[in-house]
Amino acid sequence: MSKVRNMEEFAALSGISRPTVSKYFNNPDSVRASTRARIEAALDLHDYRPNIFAMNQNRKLTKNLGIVVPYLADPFFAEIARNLEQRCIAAGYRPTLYSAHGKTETEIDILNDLRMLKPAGVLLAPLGRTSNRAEIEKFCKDVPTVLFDSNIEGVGAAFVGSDNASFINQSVEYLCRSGEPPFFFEMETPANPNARKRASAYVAKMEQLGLEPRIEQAKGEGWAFEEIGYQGAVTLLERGKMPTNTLLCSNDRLAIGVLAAFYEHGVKVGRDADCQMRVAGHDDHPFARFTGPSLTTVAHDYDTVANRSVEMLFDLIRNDGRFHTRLEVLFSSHLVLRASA
Amino acid sequence: MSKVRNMEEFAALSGISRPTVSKYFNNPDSVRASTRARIEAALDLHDYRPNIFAMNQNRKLTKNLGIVVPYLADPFFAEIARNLEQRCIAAGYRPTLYSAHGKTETEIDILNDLRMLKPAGVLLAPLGRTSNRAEIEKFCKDVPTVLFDSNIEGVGAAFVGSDNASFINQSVEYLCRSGEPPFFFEMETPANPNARKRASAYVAKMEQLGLEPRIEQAKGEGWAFEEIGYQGAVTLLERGKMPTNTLLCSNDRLAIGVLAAFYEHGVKVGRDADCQMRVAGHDDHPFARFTGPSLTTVAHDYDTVANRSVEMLFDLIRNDGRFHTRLEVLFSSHLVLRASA
DNA sequence: ATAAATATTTTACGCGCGTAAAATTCCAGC
DNA sequence: GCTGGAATTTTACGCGCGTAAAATATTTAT
Repeated sequence: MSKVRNMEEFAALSGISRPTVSKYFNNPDSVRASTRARIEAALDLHDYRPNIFAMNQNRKLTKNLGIVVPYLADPFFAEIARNLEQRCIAAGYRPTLYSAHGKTETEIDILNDLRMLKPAGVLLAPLGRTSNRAEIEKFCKDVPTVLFDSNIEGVGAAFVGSDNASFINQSVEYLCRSGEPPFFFEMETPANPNARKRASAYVAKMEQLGLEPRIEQAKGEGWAFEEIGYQGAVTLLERGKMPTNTLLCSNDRLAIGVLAAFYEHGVKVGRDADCQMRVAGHDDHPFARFTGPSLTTVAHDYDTVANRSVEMLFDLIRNDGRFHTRLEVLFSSHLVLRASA
Repeated sequence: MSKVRNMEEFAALSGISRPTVSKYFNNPDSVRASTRARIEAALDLHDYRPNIFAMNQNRKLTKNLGIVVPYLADPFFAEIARNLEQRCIAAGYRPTLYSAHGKTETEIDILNDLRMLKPAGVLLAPLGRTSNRAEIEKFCKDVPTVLFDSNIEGVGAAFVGSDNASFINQSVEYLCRSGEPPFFFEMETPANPNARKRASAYVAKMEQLGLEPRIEQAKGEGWAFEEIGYQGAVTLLERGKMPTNTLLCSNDRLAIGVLAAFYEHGVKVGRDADCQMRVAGHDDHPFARFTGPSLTTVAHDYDTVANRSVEMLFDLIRNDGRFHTRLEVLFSSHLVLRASA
């Protein structure tokens, strides 16, 4: 396994002209079978890998991909990012993972950085409300981009996400038929647009059932959802009376905070006779199984969303980075029954 | 803000020769003040950014850095990675974040990928026991690398981590003086070397206190620590008798699983009179505040470890990638008293 | 079998920038 | 004002590879 300096040298060793070797590395099937065989024979004899910088310099479209999430310290995004990353690698691309860390500025910085990498495409889960819409729009004009998780209307070539109405229908329906109707617990000013859609889906569903919707909002901004849920629940407890004995959280991380507050204040949660409250969430957060009590929630189909997102991006790339009309794909969810409700 | 194709064109527009402009971008202080002023004047007139691929092609040492963690879906690593990333960017580097996703193969793939990027340095938190030591050693010979979190003896130019003995001393001491001495709860075959060090530190500390050390091991491999902790605790409960009423977990993620199992089985955890068990952990996991009950643990000094790690790497880079002797820096920890013990 | 059509390889050039060596400018100090 | 040497700038070349166009080999149709 001798080291080879460059493609020139490797081409000489394999008895093929350099440009043909270049073609091979760009797409092994684009050279004659006999040529390919000779190259591959030389390849496991003379450990050589093309210089990635020289490769990307002249290529109009690289094999680079960007995966951008709003907050990587949230295991939900970490998990989906892992999924996406692996699928991209399997398809022969070089994904780079970025987190905006919840900051508008950082999100823009990432997109500017990404631009320099001439990526073939980008999978972007935007911050949402706090995103700089103009900047993202501009970026999407230059780089083929599929949005996921958070939709920004009209931005990007496509959106792949979960159907918030489906989430809410599942949770509200279950909670209503198994006990008191739920009141909805959310952040006052959520960054993520799904939160808003869930709230209105909740109202719609309750009205459809002929029930009065009730919403309680927790104060606080940012991405420390557990803390916000905790504080919000403490406020509710201090106020004394709950709208109903069933609390439906906009998402699981809020619910985790709520459960912590209830535990601390001796409020028994669950569906047993001696329980004072029921609590449910949405998303099926990786830790939702391990709360006390374990959290009843509604689950994304991680795999399907991840799979469809990358497939959508590959379609987009094959289609020269443009779709005739912006596509939206929404996936439905399934109830995960645990102890908390 | 007109677009400029390349450095040649930009140099012409600013009235400076291209190589001088190149020097400027490499280090703004390396050109005469008057020259610098002219370049910067042109810079905010003619939106230009050097092509990153062309830049890195000929440079012997790039401004790229690698940050590699074993498992990004673990919020502990997500949090520390964020810290490291921001510090690197602040210092003018371009860090790229990688996760081995708990897999030996992936870790090697990452290092091979990293090699192509000609990074100035790498911050590596290895998988630990399941790492391919030979491969990592080879990588560290070629690329200036600082290990963090998990030490691999003799590998890399330096190691920055936490002092496991300090962790154990704090927890054991506190638990002993506030109630029954703890038994130690750990995974049977932990990947992370800190686990082993904590176990032996536990034994040493107990013996020093004249107490009999007792260790219980949970079966299971991989990175699903909560699940392993949960199952381990269920096994303990089924067996019936606990060594003592105080369970000290090797890390918080195991403890989260244990707390879930105890909750489910109606075992009351905490230090109140009516509690049957006390549970404590190590690491101060981001979610440890929100367990039921909230988890007493021992905290890393995230900031200090992150800061020292990058400083160590920058020292290493300034020192041409070599230290005379391999350095090890360990930071001590502080007890975080919560409700569980 | 042979000419036309097609697939494949080669020739030739350039991408955008780093960097050594040469040329120039600069700033004392006299 | 002049000279020497350091600081700075310019000249000149090459990095490793992509890719259009030209040359060649291969296949197809007659």
